[in-house]
Amino acid sequence: MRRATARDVAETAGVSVATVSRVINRATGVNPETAAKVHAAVAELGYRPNGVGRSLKTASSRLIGVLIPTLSNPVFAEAVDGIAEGVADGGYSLLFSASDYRRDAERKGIETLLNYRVDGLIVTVADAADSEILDLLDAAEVPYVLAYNPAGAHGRPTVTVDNCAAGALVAERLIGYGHRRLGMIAGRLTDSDRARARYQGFAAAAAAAGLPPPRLCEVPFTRPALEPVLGEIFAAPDAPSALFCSNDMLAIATIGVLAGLGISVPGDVSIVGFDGIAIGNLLHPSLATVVQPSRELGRTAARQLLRRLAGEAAVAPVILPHVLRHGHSVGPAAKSGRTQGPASNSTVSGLEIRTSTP
Amino acid sequence: MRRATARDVAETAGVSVATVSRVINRATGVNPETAAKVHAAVAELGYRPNGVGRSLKTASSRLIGVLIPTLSNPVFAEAVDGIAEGVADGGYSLLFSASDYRRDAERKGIETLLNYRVDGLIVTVADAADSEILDLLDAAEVPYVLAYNPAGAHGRPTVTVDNCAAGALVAERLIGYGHRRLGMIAGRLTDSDRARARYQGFAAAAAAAGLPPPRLCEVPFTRPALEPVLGEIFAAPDAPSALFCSNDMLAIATIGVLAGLGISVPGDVSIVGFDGIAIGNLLHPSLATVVQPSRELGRTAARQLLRRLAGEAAVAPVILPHVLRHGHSVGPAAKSGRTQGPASNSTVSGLEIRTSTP
DNA sequence: GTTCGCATTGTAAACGTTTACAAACATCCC
DNA sequence: GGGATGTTTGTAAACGTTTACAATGCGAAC
Repeated sequence: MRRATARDVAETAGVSVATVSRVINRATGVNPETAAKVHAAVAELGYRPNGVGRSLKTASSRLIGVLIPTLSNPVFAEAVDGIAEGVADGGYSLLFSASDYRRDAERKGIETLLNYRVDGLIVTVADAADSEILDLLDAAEVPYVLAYNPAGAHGRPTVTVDNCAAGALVAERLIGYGHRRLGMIAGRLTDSDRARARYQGFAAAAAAAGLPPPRLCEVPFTRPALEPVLGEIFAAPDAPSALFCSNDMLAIATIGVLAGLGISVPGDVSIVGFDGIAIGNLLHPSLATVVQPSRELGRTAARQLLRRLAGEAAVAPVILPHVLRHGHSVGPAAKSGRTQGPASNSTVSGLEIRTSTP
Repeated sequence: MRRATARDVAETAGVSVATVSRVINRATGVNPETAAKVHAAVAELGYRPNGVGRSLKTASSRLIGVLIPTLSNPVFAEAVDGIAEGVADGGYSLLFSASDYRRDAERKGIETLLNYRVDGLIVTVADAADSEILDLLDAAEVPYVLAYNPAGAHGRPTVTVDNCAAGALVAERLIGYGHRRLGMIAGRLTDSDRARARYQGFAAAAAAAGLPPPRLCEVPFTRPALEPVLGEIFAAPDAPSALFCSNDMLAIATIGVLAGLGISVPGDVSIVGFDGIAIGNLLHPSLATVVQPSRELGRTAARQLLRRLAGEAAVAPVILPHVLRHGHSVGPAAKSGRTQGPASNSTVSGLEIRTSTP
């Protein structure tokens, strides 16, 4: 059964398609009786305006494109939920694409979204400071708002937290607990400007306290093989007594692997995560972490984009507040070093350990 | 700067729009030299075919609509990730909508998706056996595949697990551990046919073992106030020694609230969840749960829908295997009852406790 | 030289809307 | 009555594609 069109409605109601359109959109300037006839025809035929035709004519799809790394990390899932909530208020819908942290998929996703002529975009890219797709968007003059990515030198519109300050806050807190050997486990810094900023702040605060640059260990975002990495780290005699993980998923996985290695948290090593995903404080030990308001962040990004679409000029970057949530994964540094494991110095192949800020 | 159209490309390349279209779509039947000229023009102008125009003409949007309750529950977030993966293979994109478990929002979401003329839908509804929107979809003959919802009497196309069998499995396992006072905490059964099926299986297995129907306690899906509910349940002398929670989020929250009430898991009460969200076995105690393969479920739903769109007649429902994952939230029933709390019989207002299957 | 077939290209009509413009008509004021 | 004004409606042209059909040109077969 073919779908009814405005033309069908017009014939049924005995009016022209123009009148139908007027009734559907804003009932102003049309005789109430005529409107009633049209409404009756609409109901009779089960007419549903074709958004594609409308989009073509109005040159506005009322679609917002969303590109994020993955929904498997609750921090993004919640943000998208927030975005969906935010754009719905403006009558927009969400066209969704996931990049899985891969730049080629980012590119492909954006192209697809642009093909659909989205009115605007909310994206989290690997690195806003070096992103071919953002340049593409700037060139094409497609309105967008970043989520989570720092604004960078371009001052791009974004909604995020102060990752650098948050990283520093973590270091200070750990140092306050007496820790002096700090380390960080992060997704590849080239794949995440957030992780980079967090490490920067973390390292800066360490330096300010007269500590050496924290050891940095990068792992892939997807399926990081933490066991060899952590095994290597904690085989050394000067293993860190506190580990900052660049996100909560990584922190939770780290705690799990450490347990398997017989290393206790926070007895042997303290762990701090980042994101504040809901599940974190249901864990045992509860996860100390920097909480960023993900749902709110998504909602705000949506709101900013809608303002932009409503005609406001370039919208300014927004920095939302973060808070350091206490959790039992952090404890005071042990007086002496950890009970010694085998002091192996062999490098585990495939992992990358750096000791300076990149 | 106005976006280039096929017409612009045609003029630049010195050909007709028809030729441009032919080159863009399938380069067959067009002179290689002409094609080269067109490609050059495309590159020069940064041409990007307008999907809206294409959709209008071809009467196919290459869009799949997705409607799920919320992305805040990882079980759905992962499924959507799987769906995105699955539809991408067929060159489709995802139009997303969340219902927040509300029927009015379900309805509104579907209408929006239909307005965009999605080619097909993947949806999780509150209750497939009584869903006005599914009737709507059937009437409109829009291809869809359910996710998580049981096929029901209509034999609707779906991808799910055998919730009833899984519920029974949970009961049998708990009974095997010596538990004889069983209870279930669930989202409102009218809002979730899955929860209903799980309870049915659970109750049936209990009956088969000669036990009374497990006490059922329904709570809202969003922000369930578990504290008064659990307080009430465990104030009674015959409080259950094992609790089956209709999903993992609820189970995790329950464990948290119980800890606050001074009730130990699994010492005083065993807990089993449902879904098998990744975080579950990182908890302490690790969560015993029925694992359903969410990502795979999403991927399969996508595949089924694509087959349907590719012309296959009605696709059959798919039942994926579930597995009962062991976890430390389950232990043997204590020999005697739990150390007695104050035996209050007062009903906490606003909560609903039933003792029979609805 | 015709005729035929084939490869390549162009012409033009859709697809379902919105909207500028015009038309028709009633109302009002002089 | 005659214009001016206002309200309501219709006509038709877009929007950017795809595609049926026609047209063109060319080499081969007769």
